[in-house]
Amino acid sequence: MNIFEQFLDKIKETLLDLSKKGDLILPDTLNGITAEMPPSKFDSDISTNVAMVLSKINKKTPIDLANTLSEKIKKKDKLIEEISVVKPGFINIKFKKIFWTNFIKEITQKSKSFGINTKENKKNFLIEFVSANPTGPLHVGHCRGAILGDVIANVLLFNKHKVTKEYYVNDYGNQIINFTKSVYFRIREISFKEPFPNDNEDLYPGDYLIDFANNIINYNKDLDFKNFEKISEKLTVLAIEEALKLIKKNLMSLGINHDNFISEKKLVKNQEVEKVINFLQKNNFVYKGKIKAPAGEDDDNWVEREQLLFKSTDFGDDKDRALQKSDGAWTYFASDVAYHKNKLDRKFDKLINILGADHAGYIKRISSSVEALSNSKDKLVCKVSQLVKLIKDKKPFKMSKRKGDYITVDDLINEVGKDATRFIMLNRSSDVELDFDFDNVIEKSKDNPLYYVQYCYARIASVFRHIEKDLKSEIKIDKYDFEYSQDEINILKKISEWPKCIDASSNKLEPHRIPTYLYELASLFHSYWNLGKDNPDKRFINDQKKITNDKLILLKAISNVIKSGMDIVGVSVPEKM
RNA sequence: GCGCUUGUAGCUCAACUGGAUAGAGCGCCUGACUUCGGAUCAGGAGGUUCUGGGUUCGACUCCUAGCAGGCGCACCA
Repeated sequence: MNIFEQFLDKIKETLLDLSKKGDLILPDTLNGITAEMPPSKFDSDISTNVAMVLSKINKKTPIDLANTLSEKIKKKDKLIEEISVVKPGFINIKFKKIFWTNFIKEITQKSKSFGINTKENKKNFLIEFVSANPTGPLHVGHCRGAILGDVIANVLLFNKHKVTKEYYVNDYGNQIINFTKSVYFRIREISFKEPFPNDNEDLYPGDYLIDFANNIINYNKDLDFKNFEKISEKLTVLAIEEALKLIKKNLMSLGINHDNFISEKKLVKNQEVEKVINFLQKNNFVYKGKIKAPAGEDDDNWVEREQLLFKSTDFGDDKDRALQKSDGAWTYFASDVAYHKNKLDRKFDKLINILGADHAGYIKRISSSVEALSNSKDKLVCKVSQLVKLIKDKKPFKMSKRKGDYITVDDLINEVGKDATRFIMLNRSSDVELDFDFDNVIEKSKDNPLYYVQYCYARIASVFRHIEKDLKSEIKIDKYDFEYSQDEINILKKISEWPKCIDASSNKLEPHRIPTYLYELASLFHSYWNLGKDNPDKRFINDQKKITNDKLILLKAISNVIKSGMDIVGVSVPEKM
């Protein structure tokens, strides 16, 4: 039930009628024509720009055209109370009050599907997100992308698309070797009292490795930890298992669960890298060559070497990219290409990658490879989540992995909680750096938009408690024989924008619109609530502890939207706070 | 040096794929609790949307040239 879409369809019908009669010239596409909510200062409900879009081709001024069109539009729709033309050529429509009564009837009868776009074709998405290296716990830096990915998945699912959530496990390469060594030294530290080599820059110093080591020792009594060479392979597996266990625990505490974990090592073992490179070679996207040092960089340390390269420059990248290291091992990029081939083979309509800002430079090359493999430019969408600037004691807090001086997801959940973390991290567009003020978020105050929205729901729940009704169950009303006041219509107008919010969040992969929307809706509700202070007629419950149907159903509609929005964001809506 | 990205009120940010007189919160000023929950509300002050050009009926949004911040720039994933 998208009233803007419905209205737009009616307008387009009118336009087609007129053009058939020869009274109007239409361009090839009607895409530029929109129906929107007019700014609040206008006393009208819906507005369209048709006249301005069509004025030129019809050689009329927008105002003139708007005047003739508005007459035709009004004739077609009995629910229009008033139609007006406003400079520079907008047509503004005000509906009769009965329109809004019909509207709320419709959305409460189909409350489960309200907001869903029923017109578009449903797709099958694969979304890859987090994919942090399996070498330690998740920290704040991973958090934003994790939540972004999860909520994008939720929005798409809400909109009835198919979604597979995937985590790519980078369990291959040098860092895994170093990681395994680090665990090994911790084991020696525990079992043989040998000090951990703190001066070795390649090793991972974090304390959590002690836990890993202890677990591995306890569960593998049969292993001989004296000789690294002998057990290194087994130890690698065990160490990665430990890390993944921890990561999954962190994700769970954020309310995130992936459908698949795909192992890089397995892809390499199954020769998928060779296969994809053969494929690229056949199609002339691979050659042996040298990469030049970037301009402006010190090329003193630059060693030119001949390597297997992927021609990403064919697709607009600034240099070709190495597939093979000098020791013959595949680069990270090579196995990632194989991974993306693997994704493509699974026949998704669309691939989404969520990346951190520090990996943004990587997008060009991976999208180049997907283009080469699929012959399609828009198969893959990469979404970057910008940095989170932590602020503690009013000062920026710098994390340092080496010093072990960083905030983990565990810290965050313990201090801030899942709900606030999710809501705040999502509240801003992912393109913008986010200030995460620790002290502010912890404080349960009005500064925190999460509580503002939750409070709205709790207030409605409180009304339902007073009248001894269950907020969660459906409400049946026999007769919709009432009309809403302007205050109430304003809320209904906001509710009518919910499908638009879902559409935009889902199409543009910008879920931050949802918290913003929920805040606005909550704000209208709180205003409405406070009207009851001065005017007892505006209270929901009268002296006899009764509520009228119009108010009952309005509260239900508001709470429904708040609830589905908060479900998508992945935070709770308590009935008492 | 190159690429990506951001620049909107004192601060943190919105602005519905180009719409109308650019909106919120915080902070500042003034007010509202014998009351369905004050974690709330009403009102006030606060703007050359970084700058210069361009596209058009119309630009915070698109193009272009700059300026400023962030991120990245070979066998580390």
